[in-house]
Amino acid sequence: MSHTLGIRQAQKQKTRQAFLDAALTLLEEQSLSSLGLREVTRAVGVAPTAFYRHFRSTADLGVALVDEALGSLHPMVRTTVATPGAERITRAVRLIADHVAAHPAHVRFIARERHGGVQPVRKAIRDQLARFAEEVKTELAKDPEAEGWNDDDLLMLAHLYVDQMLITASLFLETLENENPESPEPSETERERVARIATRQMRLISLGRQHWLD
Amino acid sequence: MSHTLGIRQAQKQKTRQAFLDAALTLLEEQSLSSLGLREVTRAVGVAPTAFYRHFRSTADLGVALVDEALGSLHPMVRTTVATPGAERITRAVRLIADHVAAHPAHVRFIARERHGGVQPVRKAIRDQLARFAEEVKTELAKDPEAEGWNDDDLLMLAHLYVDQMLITASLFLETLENENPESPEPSETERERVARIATRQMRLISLGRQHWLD
DNA sequence: TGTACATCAGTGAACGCGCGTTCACTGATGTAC
DNA sequence: TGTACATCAGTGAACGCGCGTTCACTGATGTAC
Repeated sequence: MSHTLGIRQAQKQKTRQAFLDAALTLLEEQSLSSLGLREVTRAVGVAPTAFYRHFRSTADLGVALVDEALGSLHPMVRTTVATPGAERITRAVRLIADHVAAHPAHVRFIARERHGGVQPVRKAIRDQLARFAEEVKTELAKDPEAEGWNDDDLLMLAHLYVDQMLITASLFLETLENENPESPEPSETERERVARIATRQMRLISLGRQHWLD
Repeated sequence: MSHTLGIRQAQKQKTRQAFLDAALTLLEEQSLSSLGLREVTRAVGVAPTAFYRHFRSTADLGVALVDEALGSLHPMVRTTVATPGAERITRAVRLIADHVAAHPAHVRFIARERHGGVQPVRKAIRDQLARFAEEVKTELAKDPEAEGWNDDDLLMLAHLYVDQMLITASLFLETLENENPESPEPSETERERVARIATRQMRLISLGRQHWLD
């Protein structure tokens, strides 16, 4: 049987989630290092002191946001990279486009804080990205093209793909920012342009991979 | 004959530069969106109101820092990319390593604010990077390997190289951050490791380029 | 060269405001019997 | 099931502090004659 939380625990989790959601919204237009504790509690609608029941500091909240933004993405990336043949790139670009469309604030947060002013958050993001690279490496090692590759070179390639995915995600994000609510069509083609460029960049990297051992 | 500034203009420029230097130092440990005007004037040693004689806001100061950090780098990048043959990659990696070692705070600032919380600064960085990509494209178009490439594909490749340079720069920056003042040797090899990985990633991209038209 | 006036980089006092953190509290939920 | 006590998420007042911006100012530098 599944363990049901008590009323108190359930309510606490709900409030905690409200903190994360409110912070994410506020972070669309500023960095974590300028996010105020009172600002967040005001957005949630609780007293400033309630914050301390959930987080030690805004940096702590930031680390929680990193886990929320990237934690559930591992299986999807794994499955996508496991796709064989030419379709892998198409699927990867689509995965990124869909994810950015569905969770723009999460993506923006990661892009912004990856090199941001809050050390524990940078470390949390770096660790997550290293995990992605390891997972991509594991999947890449499975294809026939990986024959003859050593571990170092595979990890280098995996990092190249992960960085490329992040760059692509942040380009898709920019197409959302330039979006005109009056006429959504032009930015739809903007999005297609980014998808085309990202696809070609990944293809070029794949080509390099195929000739690496020549 | 060179135009000599009046005493007043010369002193004003000196103070302005002191603002830029002080801000850059303060920005090693925070983002621009949390940088305070009073914080900067305190570091410079002038009254808070003096700030307004030079900048409208900290965002305005940030835009000035972007120009300082990237403005003078164009000729160096151009020359490096113009290097023919296999030495191009070696020189590019060395240029990046040297530049990061000489101007770590500038590099950190650009990496941090590229996706940071201050819109005009993001735009200034985006514009500068687009200029770099155009210049790289122009140089790439000159080599024999560019035969048969259309403009779109060349620009895509140029962006790939520019993004790769930034990633490499930010990896070199991390090696500086992990540096132990007691024993400088281990991080020297850290730096060599980054140089090796960056070189191989660029080689892989170059390989992809060579087989793009196959 | 000297004088009288204009410019303007930097000053210093004052303002209202929101910040993070402390503390003792309340009252609903949880638990032991 | 009912009772008595413990827990603890959220409250609200209070604190000292630094913030950005305004304003009239000063005095060295610049300029016109």
